[in-house]
Amino acid sequence: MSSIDSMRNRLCKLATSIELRQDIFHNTTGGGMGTETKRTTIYDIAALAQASPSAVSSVLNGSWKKRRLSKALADRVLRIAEQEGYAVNVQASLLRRDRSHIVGMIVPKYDNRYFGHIAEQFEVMARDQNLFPVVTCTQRNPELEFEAAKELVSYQAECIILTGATDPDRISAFCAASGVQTINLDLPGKLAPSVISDNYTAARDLTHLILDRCATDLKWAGPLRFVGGRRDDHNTSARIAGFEAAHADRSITIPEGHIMAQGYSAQTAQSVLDDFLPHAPTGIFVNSTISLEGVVQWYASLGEAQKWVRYGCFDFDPFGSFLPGNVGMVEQDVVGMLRRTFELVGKQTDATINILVPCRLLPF
Amino acid sequence: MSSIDSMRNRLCKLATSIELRQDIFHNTTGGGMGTETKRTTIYDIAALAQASPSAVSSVLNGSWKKRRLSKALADRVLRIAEQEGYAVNVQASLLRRDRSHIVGMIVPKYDNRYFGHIAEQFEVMARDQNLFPVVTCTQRNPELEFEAAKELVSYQAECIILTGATDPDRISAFCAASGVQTINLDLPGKLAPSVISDNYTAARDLTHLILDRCATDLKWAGPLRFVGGRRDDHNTSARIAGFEAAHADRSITIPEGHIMAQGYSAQTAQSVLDDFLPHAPTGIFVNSTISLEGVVQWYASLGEAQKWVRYGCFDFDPFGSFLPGNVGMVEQDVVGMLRRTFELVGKQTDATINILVPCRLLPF
DNA sequence: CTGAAAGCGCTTACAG
DNA sequence: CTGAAAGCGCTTACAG
Repeated sequence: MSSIDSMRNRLCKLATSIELRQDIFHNTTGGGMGTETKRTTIYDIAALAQASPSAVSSVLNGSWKKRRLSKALADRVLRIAEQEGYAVNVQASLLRRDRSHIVGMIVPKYDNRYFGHIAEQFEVMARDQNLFPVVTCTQRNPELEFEAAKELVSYQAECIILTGATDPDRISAFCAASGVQTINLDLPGKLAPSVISDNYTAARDLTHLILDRCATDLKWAGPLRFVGGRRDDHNTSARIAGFEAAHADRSITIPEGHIMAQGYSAQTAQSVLDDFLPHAPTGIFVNSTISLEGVVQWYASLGEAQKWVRYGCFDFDPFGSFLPGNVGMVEQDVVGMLRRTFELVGKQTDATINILVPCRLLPF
Repeated sequence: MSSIDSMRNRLCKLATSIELRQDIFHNTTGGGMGTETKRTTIYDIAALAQASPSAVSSVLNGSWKKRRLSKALADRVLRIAEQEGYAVNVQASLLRRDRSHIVGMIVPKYDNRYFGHIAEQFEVMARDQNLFPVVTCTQRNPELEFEAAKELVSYQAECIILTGATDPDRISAFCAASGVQTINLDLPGKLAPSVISDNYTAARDLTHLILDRCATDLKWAGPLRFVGGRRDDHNTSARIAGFEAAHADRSITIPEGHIMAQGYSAQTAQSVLDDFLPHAPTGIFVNSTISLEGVVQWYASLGEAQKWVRYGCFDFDPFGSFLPGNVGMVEQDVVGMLRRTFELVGKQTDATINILVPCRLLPF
C-alpha cells in the first residue's frame, strides 16, 4: 500500500463518525456530469469495518471462504457495503483480473424483429453462462462495425459475435492479433467460424409452398418472381439458389427478369413492382420482411387484381399470417443459432467451421 | 515507473528485432479463452518507437499537440500502433481518467418495435455526442433491472436512462448515492426526471378517431371497448383516462365491463374477447401492438361478423395499415423523446421534471 | 519541450 | 489464518 493509502487509513480510523469521514473523502468533485460524489471504495469500507482492504476485497468478490476469513467479518463488511451503496469499480477489478468474462456482439439493427430477437436472446444466454454481454448496433456501416469491434477489444472482450457484419474478415483479423476470438453469425466469413441459417433449403421449401398454393388457388404452375435483397449478398444468393432449385425440381424455367433482387428497402420492393398490374396468376418470393412492406403496399393498391397474386416471405413477422395473399413465411431459428454459437465461445475454433441451422417453414 | 517496468524498457531496447521482442513479451498465456496472446501495451510501442511511454500515451490519446510532441514522433507511434493492432486498454485508461463518457440504458426488450427503436436511436444519438452507449435488456424483471443498473454503475456510467423500468425509484436511489444521474424514459419515477409520451392526449385522439370511423362505417356511436395493458400501469391508466375523456366529450357513458385491461400478452387479449361474437357494431381501443396480435387473431376468426368490428391501436407497427378493420394507430415520437432525454444528460436536474412528448396519430 | 514518477481501485501471491 | 505490498496499463501533474 502506498504511503498516501496508509495515511488515508489512519485518517479513517481517526474519523469515528461517518459524517467526519464523509467530510474527508466524500468531497464533491467538479469534473464529470452534475455534482459527483466520490464513490465508496474498499478502503472506505475497510476503515468502517475495521478490516484490511485485502479482507474487504475478498469478502466483496466472494473469495473470503477460500481465504478462511471469519463469517462475522464477512457479514460486517457486506452490511456496510450495502449501507454505503458500494459498487465495485469494474475498471480497477478487470485491470487486475486475468479474465473479463465479457462477450461482445455487433448487430446491424435492434429495430428489426430478427436482429432484435438475436440481441435479446444473446444477452439472456450470455448471462446464463456467467458471461457479461455487451451488444452494440452498427447500422450496417462497415466503419462503425470496425470501430465498435475495436472498442469491444479495448474493453477486453474475450469473444465478439459478428452478426450480419458487412466486412467480418477485417474485424476477425484485427481481433485475432489481440487474441480475441470472433464468431460470424447470420453471414459467413473466411477468418472465423460461422453459424448461419440454412437459407438454401428454407428458400427451396418456401418456393415449393408458394408454387403449391399457386397451383391450388390459381390453377397455375409458375414460374415465380423473386423480390428483394441483393444478388451479391451471401444470404440472398443462397436463397436465389434455393428458389432456382425448387423450380428445377419441377422443370420450370425462370425467365431472365423474374429475379428482382435490387435492394432491401420497402421502397425498392414497391417500385420494382410499381408498374406491374397482373391480369394473370402471379406468385412472389419476398426476400425479407422489410421488402414485404413494399410488396404489401403494392398488393393493397391492386384492388380487383389481388385475386391473381400469391406471395410468401423469407423471414417472420407476427402479423404476417393476417396479410391477405401471404401463403407462408420462413422463421429463422434464433435460439438454435445462438446455442450453436455459444458452443463455440471460449473454445479453440477453426475458421473453416460453417454451421448451417435449419429454419422453420410456417404455412398459413 | 516501477523497477520491473524500467527493466522491461531496457530489455526492449536491447531487443532490436520485432521477433525477439515478441519472444520476450508476446508469450501465450494459458488463462482466458482459447490461446491468448498478450496484448500490445504502450510500453511495447514505446520500445519499438524509441520513445517514452508518456509520449506514446499522449500520441495515442490525442493530447500530443497540447504537449507539443513532434509530428514525426506522433506519426511513428501511430504507424507502429497500427501495425501492432494496438487497442487501448479501456479499463486502465478509465481508471486514471476522471470521466468515463459512458451513458447506460436499460430497456425491457429489443424484440419489440418501440423499444428496439429506442435502443437503436439511443446508441446513434449518444455516439453523436461523443458519449459511449451501453444498452442492456432486462426483460421487465425488477431484479435484473436493479442488477443491470448496478453493473452500469460499476462500469462508471455517468448517467443511466431507465426505460420502462418497473421499479425506477429503487434504482435512482442507488445511483444517486454513487453520484450517478438517472433519467426515466417511457414510464415516470419520483426520484429522477421523467420523459414520457403524452399518453392521455394521444389516447383521447385515437378514441375520437375510432368513434368517428364507427359512425361513418357502422352508423354507430359507441361506447368502445378497451383491450390490453394493466390498470395499475402508469401508461395504461393515462390511456384509459384519455379513452374516458373522449367518451365524455361526446357524453357517452362507458359500461363497467368495457374496460378490459387484463394484461399485455396477445393470449390475454384474445381470450378476453374469445366468447364474443358481435351481432351489432363494436369498436375496440387496442392497447399495444402485442395485444393487437390477439385482437387480430380473434378478428380473423369472426368470418362474416368482421363487418361489425372496427379497432385502432395505441403503438405503431408497419404492417398495421394492412390489417383489415384497423382504422388507425398511434406512433410514439421516439426521436423526440430521446432528444428531450439527452438535453437532460449531464445537467443538474430536478426529480420533479416531467416532460410530456406528443405522439402522432396515424389514421388509415 | 520531455520523461520519470505517482497513482487510479482493485486482486492475489507471498511472507509471516 | 491474515495483511502489507506489488502491480494491472494507463494518464497527467510535475520537475527539469
